[in-house]
Parts: sequence; C-alpha cells; structure tokens
Amino acid sequence: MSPGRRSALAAAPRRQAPVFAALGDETRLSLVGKLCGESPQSISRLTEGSDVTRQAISKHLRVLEGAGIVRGQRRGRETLFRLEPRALDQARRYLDQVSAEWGRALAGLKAYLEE
Amino acid sequence: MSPGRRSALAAAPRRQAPVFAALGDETRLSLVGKLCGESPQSISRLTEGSDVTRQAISKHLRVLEGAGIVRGQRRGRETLFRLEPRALDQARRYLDQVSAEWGRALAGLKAYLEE
DNA sequence: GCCACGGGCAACGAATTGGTTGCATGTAAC
DNA sequence: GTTACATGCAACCAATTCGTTGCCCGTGGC
Repeated sequence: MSPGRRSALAAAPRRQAPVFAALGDETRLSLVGKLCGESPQSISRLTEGSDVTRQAISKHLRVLEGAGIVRGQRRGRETLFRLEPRALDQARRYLDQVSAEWGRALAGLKAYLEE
Repeated sequence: MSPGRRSALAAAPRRQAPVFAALGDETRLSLVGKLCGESPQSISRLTEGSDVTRQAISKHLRVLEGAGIVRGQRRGRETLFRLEPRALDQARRYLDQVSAEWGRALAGLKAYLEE
C-alpha cells in the first residue's frame, strides 16, 4: 500500500485538531464570520457588538492566530486582523477526506453484503 | 435582502461551534478516523492502540455523540459506535460558506481598488 | 452456576480555558 | 505638549476539560 491515503487520515489529528479546537468556540467562530465579510479589522472594531471585553476578544484572536486561521499586523496604533484562508482550506479538505473514506467504506460494506 | 446567505454565517456559530469543539481534540479526531475506516466498532476495540484508558475513550465517544458526529447503539454486552455523516457534512458546508464569502469579499475589494 | 468480558457510574485531581480588572505603553490628533 | 485612543501585559478567578482509579452491573460462554 502506498504511503498516501490510508496514513493521511491517521497522521492528520496532530495537525488538524488545533484548528478545529480554535473554531470550537462561539465567540471565535463569530470573529471568523466577521473577518470573512470585511477583511482587515482592528481589535476594537471586532469587539463592537460583542458581549465580552476587548481583552477577551484579543485573546481569542491570538488563539485563532496560533492556529493559523488569522493573521494580525500592527498598523500605527492598531492591530489589523485578516483571515488566513489556507488553514480553513486544509480543515475543509480534511472533512472531505473523511467523507470520501467513509463513502468508500460504506460502498465496500454494501458490496460485501450484496455478494 | 433575503434572510438567507448573510445571516446564515451570523447565525451559524451557535450551531457549529460545538461540532468543531468536538473535533478539536487529537484523541477524538483519531476516533473519527478509525470509525470512518471500519464503521461499527465497540468501545474496547476503539481503545486498542490508544494510550489512554477505556473510560477516557468512552467519554470522548459521548462527547462526539453529543455533537451528533457519532451514534452509539448497545448490542448485546457491547456498544457499537458508527459515524453520523450529517454533522460532518454541515461543518464542511460551513467552511465552504466561509470560503465563498471570503472569496466574494476579496473580489469586491479588488474591484474597488481597480475601479 | 461460574467466570470473564464489555461498559456504566462516581469521585477525584491536575491542567486548561474563558473571562475579568488594573495598569503601563506607544501612537495620533489637536 | 497634552489628551484620547488602541493595545499589550499580568494577576487572578471560576468553570470546564481530560484523565485517572475503584467499584458495580449486565451479558455471554463454558
């Protein structure tokens, strides 16, 4: 068996889990939503309308940045955050892989049952 | 504006965050990987090869079940768990939406800059 | 009937997380 | 230069999470 496909899913957890973990918070997911609409936004801007403190938002942004989902850049006296689509793309691709693998397994089972 | 698209992303966090949170753990993501290969497996079976206790695995499975990612069914003296593809599909769709929205925003910005 | 296997339940502990407040600092604006 | 704004940093707190151990119970095999 080639070192592809099969081990791909087995090796993925270590890389993908942190990304999913970062997305696994309501506040952070909202931030992603906001940032995907209007791309570079400052922390105070992102705090508007939220029910938590600016510091909380700041921490959340650092978490997202740590997972590679977002990137912050200081500009003057404010830090602008923008989406980093690569990480989200990889997460999406992982889910695609699971779907595909699951589909294959199901097809295999079906074939086995019908034989 | 129709009540679709735009509010879709805004309303999503509450529904999607728990799913991502459930996936945001290395052990649980491994379980998903195992279950997507061979579909119905018992808890002890899923514990094999893991470096944590059966109870830990059991708890993780409950978390996944709570998020709708997995479904367990008692069969004799063992509980068989199988993947529930719907939740993962929705997560995937969410990421697709973010991608699309982000792409549109980027296109809009580009158009604005070039005009 | 007896024993081994597969799990559930509960209590507990250590570590992490999500949030706060208070204060310090650099930058923009006037 | 003074003032207001945007942020960083640190300490701290409550709640949750991940994992353990110990014990009990139902089921299956012999």
